[in-house]
Amino acid sequence: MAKPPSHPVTTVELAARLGISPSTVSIVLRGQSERRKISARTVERVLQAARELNYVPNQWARNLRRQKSGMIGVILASFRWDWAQELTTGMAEVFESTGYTPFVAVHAYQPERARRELLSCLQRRDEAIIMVPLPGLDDAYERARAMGIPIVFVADRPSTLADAHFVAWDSPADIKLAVEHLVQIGRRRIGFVGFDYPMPLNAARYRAYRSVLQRAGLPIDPRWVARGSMLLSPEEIIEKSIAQLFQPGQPHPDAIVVQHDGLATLLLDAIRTHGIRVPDDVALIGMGDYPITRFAGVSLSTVKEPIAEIGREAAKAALDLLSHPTQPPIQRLLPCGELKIRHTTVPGASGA
Amino acid sequence: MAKPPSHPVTTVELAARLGISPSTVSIVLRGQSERRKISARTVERVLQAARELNYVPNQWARNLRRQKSGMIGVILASFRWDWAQELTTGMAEVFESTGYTPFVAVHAYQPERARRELLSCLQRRDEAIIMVPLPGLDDAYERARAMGIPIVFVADRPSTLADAHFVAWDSPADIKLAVEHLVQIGRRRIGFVGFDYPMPLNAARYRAYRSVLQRAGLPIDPRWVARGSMLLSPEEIIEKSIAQLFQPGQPHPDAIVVQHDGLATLLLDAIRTHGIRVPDDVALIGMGDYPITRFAGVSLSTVKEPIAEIGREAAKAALDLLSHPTQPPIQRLLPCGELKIRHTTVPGASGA
DNA sequence: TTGAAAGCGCTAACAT
DNA sequence: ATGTTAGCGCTTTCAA
Repeated sequence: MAKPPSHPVTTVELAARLGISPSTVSIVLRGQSERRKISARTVERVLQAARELNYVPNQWARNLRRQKSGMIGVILASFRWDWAQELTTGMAEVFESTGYTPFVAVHAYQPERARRELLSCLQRRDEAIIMVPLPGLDDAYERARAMGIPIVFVADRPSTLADAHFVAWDSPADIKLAVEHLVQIGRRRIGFVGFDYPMPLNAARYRAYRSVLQRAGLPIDPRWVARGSMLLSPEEIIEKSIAQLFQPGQPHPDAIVVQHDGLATLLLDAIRTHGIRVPDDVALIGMGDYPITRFAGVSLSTVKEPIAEIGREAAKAALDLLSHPTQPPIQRLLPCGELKIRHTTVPGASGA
Repeated sequence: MAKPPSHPVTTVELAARLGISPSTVSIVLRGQSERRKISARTVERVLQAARELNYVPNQWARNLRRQKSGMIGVILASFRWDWAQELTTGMAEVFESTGYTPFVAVHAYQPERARRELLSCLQRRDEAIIMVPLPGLDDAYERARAMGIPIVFVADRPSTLADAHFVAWDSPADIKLAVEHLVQIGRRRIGFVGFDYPMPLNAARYRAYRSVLQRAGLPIDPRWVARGSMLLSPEEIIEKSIAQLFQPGQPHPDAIVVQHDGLATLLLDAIRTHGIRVPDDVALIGMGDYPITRFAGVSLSTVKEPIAEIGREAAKAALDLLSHPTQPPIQRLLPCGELKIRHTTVPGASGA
C-alpha cells in the first residue's frame, strides 16, 4: 500500500524530475505533442513519469489560467419523483461530447438556499447556469447577468425578467387536455390543486383550467381550488387541500386536476385513506407522467411532460448561449399533447 | 439593464479604484477587518465598492492559493426512487454549518462514467469523496488514495479494499427479517431477485437469505433465484427475472424477496400485468421502504433502510477524515430492524 | 492601520 | 524540438 504523499504531484515537479521544462510537460499531457512536434522519446518519458507519480492535473490552476471552467451549474428544486433523473439524463446526452460538465445542486424550494447555490455557481465561474426558478431571487439573477453568465430557466421563468432565457413544457396547453378530459367523462365540479406562486406558466395553467370550465359552462368554485405556497412541503399542501376540498357537509369536487404527479400521487393516497373512492367519488388527473403514475396500483391519469427533452433543449440552449453570447432571448415552450387516461379517471382504461 | 462587462471584477481592480492595496481589500472582503484593525472608513468604502461593482470572489484563485477547495465530491448511482433525495438531505444537514459544499454526480452503474466522475473529483481537488461503489474501479480508488483524498463508500464497499471507509445499512441483518416474515406467513418456495456483483454486503445479503431458508428447512431452488448484472437496467433485470421465475409448466415461487424497493415495485407491476395475483399467488417483499412503497395502490411490504442517516453518517465520516486523516478505517454498519408489513405479503396489513 | 511581494499550478506567447 | 517568461486572482507573511 503506497503511503499518501504530502501533496499531489505538479507539472513543475514532473519537469524537474525529467530535467525538462514545465511547458513541454504541459504540452505532452494535454495531447498537443503532435502539433508541437515533441520527440517521441520525450513524450514517452513524460507519460511514463506521469503514470508512475500518479499525476492528476489541477483543475483550479488550469481554469484560472485559461479563464474558463467548462462547468455548467444546474440548480433543481429537488431529487424527488425522478424528475431530476430524467432531466439530467437528457442534459447528459447533450453535454457528453462537449467537454462541459454539469454541476447539480438543489434548492429545495428555499429562496435562501437557492441564492446560496446560485452564488456558488458565480464564484466557481460556471460558464452557464440552468435552473428551476424561484420567486424573489431577482438580485441573484441580476448578479449573474452582470457577470455575463447566462441563465437558462427550466420548468417556468421569473415573471420579472421579460427577456429571460427559458425552456419549458407548454403545460398550459396540456392542462386544457386534462380538464377537457374530465369534462368529457361527465364531471361537473372540477377542482384544482397546486402551488401558488407568481410565475407566468403557473398563472397560465390556472387560467387555462378556468377557461375550460367557463367554456363548458361549469362552475368555478373557490372552495374547490387549493393552491398552496411553494414554501410548504408537498405533504403539507396535500393535507391543507384535503381539509379544504372535502369539508364535511359541503359538496366536494367530483374531479380534481393536480399541478404535478408528485402532488397527485400524494393526494390520491390521502383521498383513499379518507375512504373516498377514486374515481367513483372523485376523479383525479395529474401532470407530468412521472414513472410512478404508470404502476398498476397507482394508475394515475395524467398528461405527459417531455422532461428529458427539456433537459436536452436546456443544455443545447446553454451551449448556444456560450457560443453566441449576444442573441435574442431563447424562449422555448415545448408542446407535448399526450393525454394518458388511466384508472383514476376511467376505471377500465388501458393506461398506455 | 446593465450591460455585461467583458469580465468579472477582481480584487486588484477594486483596490486600484479605491487607491488602496489588494491585501487590504482581501482582508475586508473576508470579514477579517476586526482582527486586522482596518479602519471603519476603509471597510465601508471597500464594501460599498464591492457592492457597486458586483464583485464576486473567484473560487479557483482562492482555492489555488489556499490549497483547499471546501468541496466534497458525491457520486451516486442515479437519482431514481428518491434514494438520492433522502441521502443528500441527510448529508446537507451535516454539511450546512461547516462551509463544505457537496458536489453531486451520478455514475448510472457505468464503470466508465464512474471512473470519469471520480477523476473529475480528483482534478477538482475535492477534499473528500462520498460514493456508491462500483466493481472494477480499483485503479481509480488507488489514485485517490495516492493523492491523500479519502473516499467514504456508501451502500456497499469494494470487496478488494479491506480497509476502505464505508457507511452502510446492515441490510444482511434486515433481509433476515424479510425472509423470516415470508416463512412465518407460510410461504415455502421463497425466491430472490436482485443484482449480482462482487461486493461484501451484496454477497452477505444473499447468504442471509439462504441461511434463513436452510434453517427453516425450506428448499433453495436456483430457478427461483434471479440475480442480474448491475450493467443491466432495472427494467431489463425485471424482465429477465419474470421470464426465469415464472416459466410455464414449472412451479413458481410463492414468495420473492427483492434487493431494493425500486426493483420490487417494477416487479410487482410486471407480475400483476402477467395476471399473477399478489400476494395470493406470490408474496412480495422489498428492501428500503422507499416513499413509493407506502402508497395505498402499491403497499409493498419491505424493511426500512435508514437512508438519511447513511447520508448524515457518511458526511460526518468525511469531515472526520478531514480533521484526522490518519486513523483506523471508519466502517459503520447501521442497524435498523424495521419490518414494514403491507399488502404484498399480508392483505389486510395496516402498513405503518 | 496598511502595503509590498511572493507564490499556488498551470498555460500560452514568444524565444531559441 | 524545447525553454523562458509572464500572469490568471487571490491570500498571506512580513515590513512599514
